[in-house]
Amino acid sequence: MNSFEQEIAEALAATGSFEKEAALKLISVPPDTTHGNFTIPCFSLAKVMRKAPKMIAEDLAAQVKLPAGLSKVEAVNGYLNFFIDRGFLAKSTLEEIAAKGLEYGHAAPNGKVVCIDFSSPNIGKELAFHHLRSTMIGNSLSRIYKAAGYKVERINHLGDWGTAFGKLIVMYLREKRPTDDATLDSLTVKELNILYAAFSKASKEEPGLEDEARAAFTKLEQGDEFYRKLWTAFRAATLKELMRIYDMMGVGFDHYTGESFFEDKIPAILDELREKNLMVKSQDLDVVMLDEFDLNPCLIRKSDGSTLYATRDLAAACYRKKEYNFDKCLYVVDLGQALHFKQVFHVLKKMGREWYKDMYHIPFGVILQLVDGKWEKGKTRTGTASLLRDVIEAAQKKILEFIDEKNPNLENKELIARQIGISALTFNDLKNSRLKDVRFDWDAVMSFEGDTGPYVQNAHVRLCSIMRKAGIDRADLAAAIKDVNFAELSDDAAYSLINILSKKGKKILDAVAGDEPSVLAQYALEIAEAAHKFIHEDRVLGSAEEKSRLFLVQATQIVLENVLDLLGLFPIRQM
RNA sequence: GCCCUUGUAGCUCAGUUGGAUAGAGUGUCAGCCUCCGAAGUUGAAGGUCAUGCGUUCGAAUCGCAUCAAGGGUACCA
Repeated sequence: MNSFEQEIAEALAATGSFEKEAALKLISVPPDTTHGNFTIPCFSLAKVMRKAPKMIAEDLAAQVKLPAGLSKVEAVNGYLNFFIDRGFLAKSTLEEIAAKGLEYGHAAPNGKVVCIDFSSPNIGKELAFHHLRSTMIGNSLSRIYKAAGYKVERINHLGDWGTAFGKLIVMYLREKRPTDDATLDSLTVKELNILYAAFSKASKEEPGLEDEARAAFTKLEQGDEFYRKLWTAFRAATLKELMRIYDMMGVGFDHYTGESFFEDKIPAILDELREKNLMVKSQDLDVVMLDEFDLNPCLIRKSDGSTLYATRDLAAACYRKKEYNFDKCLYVVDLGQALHFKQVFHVLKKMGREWYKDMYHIPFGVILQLVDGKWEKGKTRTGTASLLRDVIEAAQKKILEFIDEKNPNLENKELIARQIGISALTFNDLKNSRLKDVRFDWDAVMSFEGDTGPYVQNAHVRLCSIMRKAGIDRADLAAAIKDVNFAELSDDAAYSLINILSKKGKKILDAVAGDEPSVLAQYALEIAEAAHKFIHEDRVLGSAEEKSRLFLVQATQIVLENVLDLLGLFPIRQM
């Protein structure tokens, strides 16, 4: 892909009209392929060359010597359009896919490290549907960065420390729950969640309860043994359920270093802030002033001396830099916390950590749910948020009905139904720009036609089905290429599919550049649509072009499988 | 008040560094299974790109202003 642009630029430079670098900058991709594969708009050249753009394009078209692999150059309305030879594109693209397989379009290792902090749910609460966003965006980004050549450290910064535990402890003791080992061992998140909601309700009537919770957390932070024991039980109960769900979704982490992990690393941070005279008293708390950046002060310690979110994030950032020596550190956290991260990054700057500029908040919009006829943010606390496992179960059930109707003899249909369901939810989350709020419309999410996960999976399944009937496997790819006649893959349906496949590498880089999995989700849709069209229009099995077309089916399958994998979707083979 | 994000077809959204006739899906209407999976495919209809001004040969895209929605803004995370 890149080399085409290089060669066009060189050929243009050879006409003597302008420099290669300038030509390279002008090359762009036309909106549709009827205008070719590359184009040079000549309008900006008009002033320098003192000619009408139309004339410039026509003159260049006449002068330029067409590089190998290009079939045509033409001047249209001031645009100079280049067309790639279909057979050449088929050959170069498919040969590379045959050689690289699943890793076609991936970049070579670049020696860089990226830390990605994602999911990071709060302990003591059930995973709500909106936690899917950070989890799935982060999961996909970590796969995409790896494909782009990075070493990735996937970090789950569990919310396992803070006032929330004060609340749980207060409520647990207030309700006089048993605190023997056996009871604590068998605690479930469900119970904790109810406790949490009960606290919210009670604190509305008793304002003093919040203070009580804060005091309980302070006691926990100071090392009270009994409180520690309760905290450990709460944490273990939540983690058990979390792992079950991550496992089901195919999400993994390299580190579960939650907030509590940084507890003993905080004093050093406080000392440093004090030594550098950055920490001041304001309204009875310790803060770092950020006036010079037009930001509110960053709160470091509460009036009772206990720590805050920002304090622990500072310790975590310094720890990560020391431990992983990252080139980039990403925080996949919702948009509402933009100010918090800005503050933390600027405190690091004031501390003289030059790497503060490698820290990125990757924000995303919230999931809105219909509550009493209005779209609002679901809250675990008030019980308006749908629980992730409920949503997954509902999706699975609905898809199972679908399978029973269409393909009742499918083996493992419960598992496959769940995988399709999870993929549908994931895709719904990833297909749009991350900053957009997602309206969780049950009907839209549970419909499996059009721009959905199942649409993409269905394309993959159909490709696999043809391969199964032909008795071939993905592993035959490298050997099968020698039987391909590339000229047989130059009809519109085959060509446009190949053209899309050839863009995989660029799409991965685009997704990394914008930290945007939706780039690849949209790309998956493009592949699926072109694949559906190809097998609809070009009969594969039994045709005169069977070997060539079968190879394109295999190549498409392997590209699609990897794109699905990069998105964190299950590339299932039957449905 | 200040700050951040969003505004494109009835609905949900794409639209790359400014470039050719602003594209999909969904919904509505009309077609396509004796043929590799119809969870598919072909077509029709549907637009003041929130509004105004500006920059430019050229603006959905860049700048300024206004409007609307959502979020944040000192002891939650």
